Amino acid sequence: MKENLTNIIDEIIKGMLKDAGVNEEVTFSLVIPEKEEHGDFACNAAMQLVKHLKKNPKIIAEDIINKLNEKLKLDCTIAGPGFINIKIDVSWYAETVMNIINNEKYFHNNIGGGKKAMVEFVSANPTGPLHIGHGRGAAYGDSVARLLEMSGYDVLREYYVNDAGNQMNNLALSVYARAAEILGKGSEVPFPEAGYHGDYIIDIAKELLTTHANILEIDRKEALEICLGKAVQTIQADIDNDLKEFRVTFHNYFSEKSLYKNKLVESTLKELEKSGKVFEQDGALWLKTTDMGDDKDRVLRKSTGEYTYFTPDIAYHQNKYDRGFEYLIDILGADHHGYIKRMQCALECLNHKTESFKATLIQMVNLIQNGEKISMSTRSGEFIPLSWLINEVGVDAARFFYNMRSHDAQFDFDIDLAKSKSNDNPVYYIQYAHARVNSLIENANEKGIDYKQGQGLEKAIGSEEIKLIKNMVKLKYVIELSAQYLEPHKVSYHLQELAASFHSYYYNNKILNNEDVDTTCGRLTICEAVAVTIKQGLDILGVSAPKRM
RNA sequence: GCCUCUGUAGCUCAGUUGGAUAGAGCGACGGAUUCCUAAUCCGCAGGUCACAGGUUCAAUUCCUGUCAGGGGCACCA
Repeated sequence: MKENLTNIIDEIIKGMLKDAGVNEEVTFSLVIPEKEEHGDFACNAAMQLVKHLKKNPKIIAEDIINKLNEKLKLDCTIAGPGFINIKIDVSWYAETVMNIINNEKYFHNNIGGGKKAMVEFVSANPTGPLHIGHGRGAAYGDSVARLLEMSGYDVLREYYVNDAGNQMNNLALSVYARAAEILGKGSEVPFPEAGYHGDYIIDIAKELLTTHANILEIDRKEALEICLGKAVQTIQADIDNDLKEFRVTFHNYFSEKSLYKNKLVESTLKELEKSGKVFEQDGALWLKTTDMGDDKDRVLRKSTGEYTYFTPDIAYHQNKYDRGFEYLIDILGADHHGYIKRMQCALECLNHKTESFKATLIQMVNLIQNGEKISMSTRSGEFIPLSWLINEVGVDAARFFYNMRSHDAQFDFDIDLAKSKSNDNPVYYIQYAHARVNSLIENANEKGIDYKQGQGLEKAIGSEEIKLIKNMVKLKYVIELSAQYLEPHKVSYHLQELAASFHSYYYNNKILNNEDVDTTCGRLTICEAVAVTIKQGLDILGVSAPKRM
């Protein structure tokens, strides 16, 4: 319906511009207004035309309405500075309700047009368990992927495993040193300065000693290799476990090592050189990113001959393009801030369109308990693990809370609120609305009401029902916007609104009524549509929709 | 110093990417349960949209500057 109207108005406008001899594109919006008295749809086209037609917007609006009425019988009024408010017939609402229930893809859209998109997220180094910062990235990334899937993108979720480089040496050394400590020879093997201090390293060392008690006696290089293997295997398994519990899945894990194995770093470097932006200075190899707006040039290969982390990362992104992806999304921690610009520069050098690469920064998470911040720091080993949070508040609350706020704002996660099983907690508020519908239907059966879906629907639709249905329809557009701007928190906000209007409707209207089966069926059908809508929305957020609470 | 995010009700935050009288939750205050789940609902109070300019039919939204807070800055990853 909205698409239909948009197209028709678009044609009318084009005609008007043509008549006036103006050769320009004019965009306008057609929205479902917040306020009931503003009609079912509102259009700002008249105001957009003011500049080009040089007429009073109200006169233009009248003109548009006349032309609109030639094609469709609609109830249009002019309001405010020149808005056109349009009222729709009840039958459209009835159709919509049935559509929501029966058409699984009602809330889908096709802004992706089948494009191959990759969402790369979490990508935590296998040097320690996931912490609450990763949790936010995981919840966000997973929901973004789901949004894109609903929006006609062909989505692949990928986890980039940094299993090469210096941090791996540190990890191996950390385990080695802890093993030595356990064996009482800690003084012979000092703990590395940049080592990992968390207790999990000690656990890994203990576990290692059960199979390799002689670790200190074998060749050091070989021993470190064993330590590393054990550590990565254990930690990655832990990470996978946490993610699984958090309902986050990946299609692919991409190993940094494989880049070297397949000589992708070298070949990418060669490609980069073709751009003419690569130069040598002080024995190191640089990329002239300042030519493209970066504030300093970046090193590709250190004077020691080693690559910086930057170069394999470029190769990795090149590889994404090579695999046929047309839309790359990186979800990164806020500390990667400087990284985005230089990656954009590098990809520009490789002749990729800037709009094909989007990097989103996830801002920090503070945990609040008893009104106070719990601090976290990876370096000191005092981070708060994601698994702890999940245990504490549950997956539903954790995932919902993470996506309750915009990703680019720092977020205070109130543990007490997330845990509370009360009306303060927005997760339960929404889930409760879903459960209520289910109990209504069960009660109808018990009361012996012969519920036929769709029966009496038009009869049941009054102004309160219309408000509810509008809120359902709106989710479709919220999803489209959320996908476009990668902002799943819009969905969580809208679900709260929808739940609120349902609770209010429920309280103010007796839905089950043996005396009037028609209206009862109609209302139940609408309620069912509400449940479907809420479930679709919760799915995006990775939150369950219980039938009973 | 440079980059970046943020500044909206007492608190935590939305605000459909420039639209109509700026919204919600919590908190405060006052109400609703012989009736489908009170994990609910209804009412009321609460605002210089940090500040100053600019762009235009229209600015909380875009631009410039100022102030305040968070995060970042490497031949680290």
